[in-house]
Amino acid sequence: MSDGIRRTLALFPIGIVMQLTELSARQIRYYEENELIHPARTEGNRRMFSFNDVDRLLEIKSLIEQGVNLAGIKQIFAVKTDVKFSEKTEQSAEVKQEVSDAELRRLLRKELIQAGRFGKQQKNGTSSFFY
DNA sequence: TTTCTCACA
DNA sequence: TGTGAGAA
Repeated sequence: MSDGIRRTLALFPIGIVMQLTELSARQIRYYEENELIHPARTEGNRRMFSFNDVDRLLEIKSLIEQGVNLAGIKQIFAVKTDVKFSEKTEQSAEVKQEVSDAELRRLLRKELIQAGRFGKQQKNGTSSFFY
């Protein structure tokens, strides 16, 4: 069994995810509405999250804490998947692994600043978020 | 008991 | 985002 499938297997219900991410059920569902995550559903319409989903939620939580709004996070994820895709098609698997990590951080930081222009939610002059 | 959807004194 | 209602 590959790691890929292991990570996409929907395993835990929202209750577990709440503890793992320290997010409220309301928030988790809200993020789903905004297509930040796509948990699977059981026959009873219960959400089932995979490790990937939890991972994403943790990233979302982190970004939210830094003052990025949903639109901004959406963009960041969009760029992220874009980068992964181009690397996969234009570079060797090895280079992908190395560049992926370092380069991703730069792009992420860059996008973070860009996202800040879209969705700042702080009203006081604090801007610690840029560093 | 837990989670789902919907709606708002 | 929180919260309560009513259903599954």
